Amino acid sequence: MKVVKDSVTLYSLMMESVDIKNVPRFAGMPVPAQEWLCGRVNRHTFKKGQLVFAEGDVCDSFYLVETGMVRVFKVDGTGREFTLDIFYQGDPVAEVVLMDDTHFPASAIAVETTTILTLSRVDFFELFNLFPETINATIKTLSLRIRSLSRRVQELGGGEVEQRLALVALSIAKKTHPNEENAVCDLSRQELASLVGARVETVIRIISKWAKAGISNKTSSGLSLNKKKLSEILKKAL
Amino acid sequence: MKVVKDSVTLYSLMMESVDIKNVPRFAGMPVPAQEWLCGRVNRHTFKKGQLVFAEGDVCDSFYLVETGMVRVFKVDGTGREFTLDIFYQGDPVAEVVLMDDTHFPASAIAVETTTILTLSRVDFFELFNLFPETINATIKTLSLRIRSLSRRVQELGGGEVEQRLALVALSIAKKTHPNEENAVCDLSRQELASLVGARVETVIRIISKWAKAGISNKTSSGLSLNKKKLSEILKKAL
DNA sequence: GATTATACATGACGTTCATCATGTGTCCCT
DNA sequence: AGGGACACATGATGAACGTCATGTATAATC
Repeated sequence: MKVVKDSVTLYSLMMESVDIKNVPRFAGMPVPAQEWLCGRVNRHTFKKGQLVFAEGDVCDSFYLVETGMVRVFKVDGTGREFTLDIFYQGDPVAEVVLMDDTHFPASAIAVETTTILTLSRVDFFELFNLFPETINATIKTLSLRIRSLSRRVQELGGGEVEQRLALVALSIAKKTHPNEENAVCDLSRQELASLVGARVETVIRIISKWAKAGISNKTSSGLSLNKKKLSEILKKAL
Repeated sequence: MKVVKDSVTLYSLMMESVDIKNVPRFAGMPVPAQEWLCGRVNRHTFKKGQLVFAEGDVCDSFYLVETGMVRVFKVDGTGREFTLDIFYQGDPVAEVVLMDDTHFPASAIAVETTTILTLSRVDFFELFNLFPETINATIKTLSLRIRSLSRRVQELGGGEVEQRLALVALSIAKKTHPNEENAVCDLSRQELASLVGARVETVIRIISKWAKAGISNKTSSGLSLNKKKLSEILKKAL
């Protein structure tokens, strides 16, 4: 699906079309639609800590995480960040904004080095006109988003910080390291804190407690959590 | 749009087709689609406190709140309820379950006397086949659901109970009494507590404090909140 | 190699909140 | 009229959490 443009100059090589057949959001589409997309999708690279978009910015593109991780957050009246959600490889970001609004309701930042694929707003809707079957891919991702947000509401509803943290850490681990025996979570404690709506110190204390209880231990790839021992804490959660 | 069947017997009058042209979810659809729907939609009435569906039940219908209010909740390991969301007049309930699952992931209960419209799973999808334009109505309600859930995540992320309660109460008031000068919220304190993830006593104390501060006062239709005075509290929230 | 920055860590103290107990008012029931 | 049942209310007490202060380890920068 990697199509190189006719006029092969140095410039056109750099602007080479993007290989999208490994992107789940596009992979199930008919081949002509994929070919059509190839020339219109752009790739952008963001370094760790770099802002992908800011609250209030005009949203005139479809965003999709090709590799890496993006954290979407809002800043409250006291200047503190609250993380609405984290988006991983293959996830569309803020797709719904494209559907029914023009400005981003929150900001997004790269948690690690991240490549983002974009498609202009007009191309996004032109795709539906040219290949009506592709609407199903949108319905599917909207449904997945609703699932994900519902889970997120449950994570935040669970009573104490320890339970919320356990739910969030497991959720992250399932996304980022699905094949590990233990749950592996490589977010910083500050990032975890802003996900569960607590302070860094509280998160640090809980994780230290877990380490002493043999529930967690540090590894090179991040925090490793014993799922069975964690389940004790989750007994009280939703 | 009220179509009475041919054989007008006492029975058929009771099973009279449902008037759907005042239901936003259906109102924008082409007339033939509306006529097709009329004969297939059923109405069910639930009294206050009655269960609409239970977590784990098979979901083989599309549910829509025609009048009244439905509270969707989960029960945690200690037997306490947490309210995921409240659905109002015109809202589809658990539409996404129909799209990608077979069992309800949570329970639903009528907050007040409520009428629900249902459409069987097969009819729900047959509608798309017969009238492909109607897919847009689904996309729209899925988008609205994502908006609503995002707002819900923010409500739960805000730091202290007082701020979360203020956000939730305003949100409810906007939905149930959109034209009032003050924000009017007619949920019980227990229902509010289960929405913000706090105990009844805490919610009662906060509302009592608001009453003393002149922020809220009791009316026949429920709690009436002065929006301007509440804004002071919301300064710190998202 | 010294300096700075940043993540992690731990203690002391005050606030917020959950818990339990107890009391009041209202509605409903027979 | 008396007796639940239930929503609302308020106090006392302890646990959970936020806040602030201070310290350590590791990596980045010059």
